[in-house]
Amino acid sequence: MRNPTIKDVAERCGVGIGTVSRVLNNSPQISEETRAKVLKAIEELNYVPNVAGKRLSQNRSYVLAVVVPVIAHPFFAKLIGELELEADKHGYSLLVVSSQHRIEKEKEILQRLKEKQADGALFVTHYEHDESEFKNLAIVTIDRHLGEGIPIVTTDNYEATRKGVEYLIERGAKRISFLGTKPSQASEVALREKAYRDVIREHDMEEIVVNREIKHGEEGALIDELFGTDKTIDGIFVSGCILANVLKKKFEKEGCKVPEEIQIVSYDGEFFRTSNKNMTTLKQPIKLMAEKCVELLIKLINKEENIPMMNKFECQFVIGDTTK
Amino acid sequence: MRNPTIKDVAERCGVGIGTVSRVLNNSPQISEETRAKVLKAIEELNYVPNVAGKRLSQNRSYVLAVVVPVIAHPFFAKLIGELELEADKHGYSLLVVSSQHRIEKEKEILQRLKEKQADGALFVTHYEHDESEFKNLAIVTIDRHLGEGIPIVTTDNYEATRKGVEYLIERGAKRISFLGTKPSQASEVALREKAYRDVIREHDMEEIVVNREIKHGEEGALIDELFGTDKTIDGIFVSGCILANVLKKKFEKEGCKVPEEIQIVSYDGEFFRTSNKNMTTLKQPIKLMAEKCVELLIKLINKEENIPMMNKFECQFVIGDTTK
DNA sequence: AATATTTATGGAAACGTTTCCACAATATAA
DNA sequence: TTATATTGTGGAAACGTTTCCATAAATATT
Repeated sequence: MRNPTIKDVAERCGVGIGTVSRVLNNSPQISEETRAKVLKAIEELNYVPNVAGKRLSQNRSYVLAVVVPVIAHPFFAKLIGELELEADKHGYSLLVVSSQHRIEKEKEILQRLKEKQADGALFVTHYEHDESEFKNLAIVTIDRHLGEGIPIVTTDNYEATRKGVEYLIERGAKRISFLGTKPSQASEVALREKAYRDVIREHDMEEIVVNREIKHGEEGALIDELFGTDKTIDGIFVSGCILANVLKKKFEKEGCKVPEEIQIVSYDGEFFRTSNKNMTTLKQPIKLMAEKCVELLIKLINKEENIPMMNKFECQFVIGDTTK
Repeated sequence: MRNPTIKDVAERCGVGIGTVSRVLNNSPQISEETRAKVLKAIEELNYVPNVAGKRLSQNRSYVLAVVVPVIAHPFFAKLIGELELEADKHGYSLLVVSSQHRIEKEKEILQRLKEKQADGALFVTHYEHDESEFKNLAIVTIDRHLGEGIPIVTTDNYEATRKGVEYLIERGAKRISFLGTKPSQASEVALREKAYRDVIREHDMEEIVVNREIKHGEEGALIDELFGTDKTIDGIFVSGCILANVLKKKFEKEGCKVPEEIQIVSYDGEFFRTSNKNMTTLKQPIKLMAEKCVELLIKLINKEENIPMMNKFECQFVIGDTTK
């Protein structure tokens, strides 16, 4: 049995379909009398508007998409959670897509945008895309420069890292290394290594950097590489939460004393804090960032003017138990 | 400038719109010659089909929804990740919604289903709903009986818990308690307490149960309650990953020796395993469960017959470092 | 050669909205 | 009283697909 449509409602209460539509959309120019009549018919028929029709006629889906490499990851899961709340506040639903670190899947997602499956998308990506692929699409990114006219939401990577490395020095670390998974040149995250190098140089210390692209799950190899090089490190700045935790686990297992023998400061290290030791960390304000992403996307969708292209948030420096 | 439509493509290569549609949908009864001609025009015009039209005419959205209490939670995030992969395999997108433990939001989501925003939904809910609310909707649940005709995907809660408690006994625990956050009566999770009680009774031991409904974040209070009661407990069966980790953290902080003084077995305790001590755990096969959920949803959407209502998966018993 | 079947195609109708234009009824101004 | 706004309403057209029916052309069957 067919679901009732706007036409059924109109017939039922003897008004035109335009009138029903206006009632549904809270148009002001409707007499109270008519409104009541229409609402009654809607109630009686158990009418529910069908979004497919709405979307077609308005050329809007009221859906935002978010594209992340993987979903089951503490940072991304938190981000998705905040995005959903914020999107919902603005009347949008959230479509979640994982690229699985595969560029073809990222391209597929662009296709979906063109098909109008979503009105806009937050792209958290690592790959190079041709700028023309994004033409006329409402896209926002996190940490990455994707192209002209694509706003970026990020943190004060340079300043925050400086703060972290300086803190290690302040707490007495003498040989401090940088541990990361190399981001693309277009990523704001690349500033972390630069900040580290700058601080170390300013203090005439030795730069010890292990910053290499790896696959998910290969973090251990990176850490081995670091300690293969040098056994006398007494401070580590870690760039990224997964890496931070693999590192921490390794230390706990091998009995290396943190913070007595090695101190650690990490970007994004606030996750897994249900463990016994909290990481000293530069915490990204994920909620604020998510709010900004949604705000920017909606502005782009509405073709507003003067949308800010660089949206930088300050990290919170949280002192935990991995520094003296 | 308007996006090209199927009509533009048709005109461009001098065929009918039906023909273009058939090419797009890989209909077999199209001559190679025509197909080539149409594909060429699609290419030249940079034509991308618009899903809104498709959805309207087919009355299908090719979207599945998943409703969880919160997104940033290890179990749910993992579940969402697996669902997305599986949905994608079948040509569906995944809409993610969080109910925030609020029943009104769950109702809103039912509304969205009726609006055809999604073709079906996986409901991971705690609330009682009137069975009629689900009428004619393609809905699947995890762990919960929601009503007649709504398939449930779950694990062998009873058998798995028995195994866990029996293992504690086998490893020498004498005073074993059950710690959980009380599920609704309609939840399969309720069988865990039953299994615990059965095993304890069979061994003529004392039943020590703290199983109470709490808000997210109040896990500590529950644990205090347990130890307020009794200081001589030497084994705990924990039902749920968040609880397991709060407990573990507490023990680590307070210097209580695990497993020497207290042994722990947990349902869902495999998360946060990047910490130094792995939990002895009954691990739910989330990937298999997600696959089954998608399979069931698609069957429901296609109105297949003989859809299995109870879909029970076996947990994997993983021995970690929290038992002797 | 006549007829029946198969294959390929065109295009109208349908899907359920919104929106625009037209118009009637009423209120306001002259 | 007449002219002019204002308000509320009806309904056609448009949005971009799919699908069904009709039909033409090609092929097979008698």
